[in-house]
Amino acid sequence: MTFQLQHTDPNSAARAGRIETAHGAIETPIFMPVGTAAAVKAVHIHELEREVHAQIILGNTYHLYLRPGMEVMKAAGGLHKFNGWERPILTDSGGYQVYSLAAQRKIKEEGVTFKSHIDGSNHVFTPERAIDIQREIGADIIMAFDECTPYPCEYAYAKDSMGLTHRWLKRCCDRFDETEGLYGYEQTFFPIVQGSTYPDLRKESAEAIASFEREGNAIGGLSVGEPDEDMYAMTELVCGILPKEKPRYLMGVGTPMNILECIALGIDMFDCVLPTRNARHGHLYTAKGIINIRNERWKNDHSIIDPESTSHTSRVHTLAYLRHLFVAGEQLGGMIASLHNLSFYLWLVGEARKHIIAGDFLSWKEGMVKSMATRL
RNA sequence: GGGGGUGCGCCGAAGUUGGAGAGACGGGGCAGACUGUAAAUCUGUUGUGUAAUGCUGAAUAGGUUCGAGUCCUAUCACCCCCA
Repeated sequence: MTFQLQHTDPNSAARAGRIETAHGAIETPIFMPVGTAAAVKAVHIHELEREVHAQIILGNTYHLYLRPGMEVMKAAGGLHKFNGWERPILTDSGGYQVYSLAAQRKIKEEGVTFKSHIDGSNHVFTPERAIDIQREIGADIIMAFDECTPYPCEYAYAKDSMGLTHRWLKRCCDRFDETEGLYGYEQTFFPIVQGSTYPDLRKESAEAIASFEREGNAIGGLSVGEPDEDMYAMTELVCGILPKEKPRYLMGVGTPMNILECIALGIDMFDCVLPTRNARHGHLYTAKGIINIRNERWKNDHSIIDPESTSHTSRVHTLAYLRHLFVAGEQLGGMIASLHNLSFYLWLVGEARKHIIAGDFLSWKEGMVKSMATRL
């Protein structure tokens, strides 16, 4: 993997760059649709390519390991072959499930024992195992196995957890460096900064992560319920420490507003379930504001969903039709809305990139943030 | 034409052997939440008025009773059986 820093914004920490992977290029800043279980929910890969213009998508180690399992994954020849997505893929390590499935797991120094949410069986995830599984999945970018801490988080716990994540990181790196990809192409590995909302811990963690000198770096443990100001403060602090010449990935963020603010702080890569999950729940993001398509006010609004959308679907169908699909419980509603939201997210980061290159990013961002936050 | 049954909330439905219903539960409606996805899920609300106690309400009209959605009479509507 290579990263080329192409432009830096003179008025903020925003940058435009280009990542090259074995499965093609990614222009940053970028948003990566989440495809946890080998599918971006309700969106076909043809639509991801042709309408959303996604450049890279995610998969999830924990979920793919449990189902379909690595036997199937290896027999398929890796995730790219399995789901048909030929562009770059990034996998989360299962570190987020340490947080989201906290009720079903036990953490020890060696690793985490998960009680499967599918059948209750026990599975031990060590840092080494998380790397092995991601080798088997064949993701272009694989993530360190970490503990994503909750919010709020006691200082003592956050400090201990950060220490554990750092020790696990060493083990991840060692395993990664002593193994190779199974399918004949190069994979790369990103470590993850933790430290909850404590500046001193974030500083310590960012310095520790930077010292591993991997090809890119990630920030985890944010967007777990903390106020936006805390998220921004931690992101700014960490971006000031992580090397400029390597991509920075802010995990799990966020709303369109969060993304623009964090681009301004120096983040290059984002992923989040909001555009797809909220789409299935009738929540649409547009440049003019937020639409809850189930609301009665759209019942007889026969205007186009979003005439400016890069998605053909959003330029063809009307708000009244989309509302009808949701009210009627038709699955097509969630599909159209998912396509719309992802198209908007990719359009948004694409515009951000253009404005960074043009030199007017900050003023453009201010207008967009205000406009997008409006409830229509 | 004769006999029997049913009738309250937007809909379906529970329950009250005459003793305080704004009334379980389900659906529908309306609204909210969701941030490295156990989520096409979850939550709230759904007669009316208020700061609050309230007010109105069990097909319609009467009656019996201290007290009726519950008993009686008539009317209306719907369902079933017989002719």
